Amino acid sequence: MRPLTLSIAAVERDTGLSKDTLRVWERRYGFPTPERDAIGERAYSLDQVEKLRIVKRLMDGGHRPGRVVPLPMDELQHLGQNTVDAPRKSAGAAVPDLRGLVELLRSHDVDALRRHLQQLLMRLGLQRFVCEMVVPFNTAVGDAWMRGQLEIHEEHAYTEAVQIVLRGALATVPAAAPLERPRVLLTTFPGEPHGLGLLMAEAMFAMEGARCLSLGVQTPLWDMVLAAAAYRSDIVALGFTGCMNPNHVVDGLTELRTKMPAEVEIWVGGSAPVLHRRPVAGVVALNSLVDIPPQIERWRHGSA
Amino acid sequence: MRPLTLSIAAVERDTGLSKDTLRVWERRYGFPTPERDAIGERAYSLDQVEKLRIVKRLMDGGHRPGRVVPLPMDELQHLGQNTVDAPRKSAGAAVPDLRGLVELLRSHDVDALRRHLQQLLMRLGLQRFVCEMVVPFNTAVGDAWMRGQLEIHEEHAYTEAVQIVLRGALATVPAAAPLERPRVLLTTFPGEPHGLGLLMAEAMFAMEGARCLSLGVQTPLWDMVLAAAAYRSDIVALGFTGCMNPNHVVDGLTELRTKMPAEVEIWVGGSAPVLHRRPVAGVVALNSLVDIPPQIERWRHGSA
DNA sequence: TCAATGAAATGTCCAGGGCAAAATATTCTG
DNA sequence: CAGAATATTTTGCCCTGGACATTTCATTGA
Repeated sequence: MRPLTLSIAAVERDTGLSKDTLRVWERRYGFPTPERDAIGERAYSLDQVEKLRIVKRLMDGGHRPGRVVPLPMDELQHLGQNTVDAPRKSAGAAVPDLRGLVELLRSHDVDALRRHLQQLLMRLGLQRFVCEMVVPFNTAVGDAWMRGQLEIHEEHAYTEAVQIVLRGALATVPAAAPLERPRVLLTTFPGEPHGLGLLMAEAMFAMEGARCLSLGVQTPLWDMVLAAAAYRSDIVALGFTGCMNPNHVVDGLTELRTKMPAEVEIWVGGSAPVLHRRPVAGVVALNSLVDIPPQIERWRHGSA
Repeated sequence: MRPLTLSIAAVERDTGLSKDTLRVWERRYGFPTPERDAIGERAYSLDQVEKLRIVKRLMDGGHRPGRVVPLPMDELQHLGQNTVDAPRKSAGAAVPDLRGLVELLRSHDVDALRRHLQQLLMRLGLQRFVCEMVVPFNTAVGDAWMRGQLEIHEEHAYTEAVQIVLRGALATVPAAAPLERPRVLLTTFPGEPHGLGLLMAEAMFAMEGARCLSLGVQTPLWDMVLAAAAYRSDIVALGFTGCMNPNHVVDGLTELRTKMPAEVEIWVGGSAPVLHRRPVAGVVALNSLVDIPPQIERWRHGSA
């Protein structure tokens, strides 16, 4: 019925760890330890793939493989909680009901989920909804998945619901006047498939009166340059999650900075730790979405 | 400034051809012919990457590498036109203004593009808009890109605009009653990142009164089974573009069919040629989106 | 004409060595 | 003892070249 093992290619797909990395981990750390199938090829057990996925997610959060790969599952799940420390509640910030959300997801009632999000949106307004609800929700859902409390499909359903609510909200924000500034181009690097953060950023930008143009995810570098010229963008805003190779991020940003005209600012944000560990000259790294309004303010001041 | 070459990893990312494939093509076909950088690693020129991208797109359309890799660029661009033959105009079908669309994209006027799509949607209704406009538009945009008439970022802007219009339309379709049947689960295989086709299918389903739940793209097989059970789905609808490895498609579908309860139908569609070349037992392959309404009809008949 | 058999085409896997860059540990200097 | 400079380890990726399963094409035979 359910196949007991996965091929190395399937594991690469499902975990984001390259075949080379999988083979070299096996050699160096003694994990994973795939069986071999009839023709001598690696066959990974579902358990090990599960652990690999968790390890990958921890690495995306900044852990190093040598430290986490040898650990047993329960310790890994423990690590996940420590990494994302509880959000320091700033005064006046709404307190998201994280446990309730996870429960809602587990009940598989998509309509209720969407209604709930919609309600929060209306109560808080778009910007606070994004910063005070969606952001902690995202990490809570990721954590719950890591602890085995949520299935992947429940995470997908969550992402889809948030996306629908955000897109609906964005559609109602009156379009900025054609000549409104700054003009912001939003996208991600090739290899970065997560578009939700982009949508959240777009919401923040749009509410500040910036004129947004999203290219969706995975735009080749050179096309960003062409697009910035074509749309006369003032700012190129890029989103990064941990799933991209840190070296590629830094190299790509450095390269993009040299290609892009100097008067176009490059803003980056997202959960990739490398953005703040190794800042790139001429690239503005935002710590969180709440930095967007003041940065817009700064831009408008500077370019006035 | 603009780097003259790309590493093999970058080429893999940008073309979708695996490192193994790139190396073996070099050995067997004498193309590509990357230079070597200071430390002896392959360094691909932008021209060759461009050709590789076109070759990949032709292969996605059913061509074989041995036949197309040795061809010069202009012949490849010629091939692209022949592949997608002019849509046979069925009686009463609206005639899409393909050339006008491409012009609109080249003008970089996103607002006009969106207005234009919105107008077509209103004139034709959602289903005809999807089948008679979006489908030919998609191929026209792909072809124009292959002929060098459109940049990638223009293609992205097009995709984003269509997505916004479709999502907006879907938001206005009254949700089917909770107990309405069939209940349809929409998603794609891991490795298939294109979600536009899914959205188009969702539009068709929703207009037939089916109850849709989209999980977005890239759901692991086993999670599809879990999700189908959790949401009590009657049909799992999957979208495939040519960018997936045909073997993985067939293997995955076979496996999914064995895992999924027999009473859940699996419907597949999309531009991947393999879907019709090697049909999988117990999987319904739709030739196009217009097949959805009659298939729904059939399902309702059969389950009544 | 159609089916069966042989040959070519094609993508992926494997092993294991090697290297550069990042991260970490250690030593040195003021 | 702080901080800078240097060594060491860690880590991911690339390379070569061989092998093989599977699909697709071509040829032969009924």
